[in-house]
Amino acid sequence: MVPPSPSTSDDKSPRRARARAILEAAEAILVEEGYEALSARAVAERAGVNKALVFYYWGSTAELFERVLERYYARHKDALREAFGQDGSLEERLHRGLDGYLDFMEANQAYARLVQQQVSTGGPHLALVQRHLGELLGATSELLAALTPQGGPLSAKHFHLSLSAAVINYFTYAPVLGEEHWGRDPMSAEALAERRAHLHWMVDAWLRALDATLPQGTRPAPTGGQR
Amino acid sequence: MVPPSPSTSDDKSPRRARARAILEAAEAILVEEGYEALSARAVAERAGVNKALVFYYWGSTAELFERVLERYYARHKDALREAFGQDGSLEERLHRGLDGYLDFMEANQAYARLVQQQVSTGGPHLALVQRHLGELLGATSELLAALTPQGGPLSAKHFHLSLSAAVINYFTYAPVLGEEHWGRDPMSAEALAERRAHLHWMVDAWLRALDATLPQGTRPAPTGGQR
DNA sequence: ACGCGCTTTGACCGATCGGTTAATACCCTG
DNA sequence: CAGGGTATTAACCGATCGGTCAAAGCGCGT
Repeated sequence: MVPPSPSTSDDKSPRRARARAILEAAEAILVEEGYEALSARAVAERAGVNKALVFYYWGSTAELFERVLERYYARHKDALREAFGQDGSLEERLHRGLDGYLDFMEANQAYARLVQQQVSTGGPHLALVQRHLGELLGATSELLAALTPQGGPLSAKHFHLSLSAAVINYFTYAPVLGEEHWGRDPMSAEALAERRAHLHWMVDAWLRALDATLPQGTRPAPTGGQR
Repeated sequence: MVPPSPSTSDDKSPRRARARAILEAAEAILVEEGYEALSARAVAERAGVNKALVFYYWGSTAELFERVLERYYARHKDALREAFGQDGSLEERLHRGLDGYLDFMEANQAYARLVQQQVSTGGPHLALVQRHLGELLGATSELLAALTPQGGPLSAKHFHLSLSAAVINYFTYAPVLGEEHWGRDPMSAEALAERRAHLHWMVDAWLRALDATLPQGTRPAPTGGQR
């Protein structure tokens, strides 16, 4: 027996190939059938491999799932970094960041479901999700610091939560509403473009309202409530 | 053996008492431990009752869950109806509706988790959730018809989705972020009040931006995109 | 006291789960 | 060819799940 060592990423090639095949099978199942369909047996069958190999290479199904989820988070952060990193005014970068976010979500529709599912079930992988959610919140809060007060109802974290909610929940709720309630297939290119326009409009509305609400150009730091 | 008939609500009292006790036990488990902890055995144990009685009175655990969920939906709709039904300008009623929504969510924090969990897992009760989500969407869309265009990115359904996302996801995501990432206990009275203020501010920002975007007082009906 | 119908019980079923293990196949090196 | 580490396999384990069932308890009218 050998130390499973699924973490080190540069092993001998045949070993890594098998391990990767199993990981890919797991991701495919998550994408197509969701979290509850992810069983060691299902993964093994999909990868064309004996069930025991799943444990041999990955130790447990939980580990396997977390690796898939971490790949998603890594890709997500890359996408945001790239979209945000361009030059331009903060407003422009904000809109570009939103576009990058949406591009990523459109391309990885399972991601929203998986995260939201862990969050809403208090699943066994909450700690991992919590860590990444915290990182994302911290990063955007830093970027918005120039626009919003540091505390109170107009602080960056509220906008982060509201915007990401409006993004994520489209991908989780709209498909459930479906064509009959939403009016058309929510995942069609036209519907996605319409949603994108809505979110950009919303961001603009926020920016304008922030300008109107906060007196001078830079942020004051009110702690008290609004309204 | 007798027809289980869990639906009829006015039976003999001893029978209903037992059935209710089981239902309450199920709800308690859902509130305290979540959906995956809802097993026939757990319910029976909690209700102090033989496991077979769960099936005798409710037919299946699925039925039991749906009854609990439907009670939540009924209460939710009552709360919204009452909050919206007051007189006043549409804007005032909108803010009151938001307050009613938030009051309800604060008082029933399990509700958001249960719904979101069904949505994000594609759970076995999606059909029920879909029906109620559709009803809620239809109702608010009707109310907003006077303020928003009938189609496109500023149509009522987009605002419904964005607002409910911003409300619901606070109750599902903020607790996961926790005190360490959110800055203080997100479910404390002060944090809840701050979130409430944020959402009211957001609605106001939307209303002002809608006024600025749409030329005359009443709605035009553009179909095309924005931005 | 009897019987009848509703209620309650514990034992049981088959399926599925994650995970283990001991035996075997494979392959490369000496 | 021999040996040793790696990879792979089938069989097995205990736990849990939803659900069923036949028997037993029980209350009540006759």
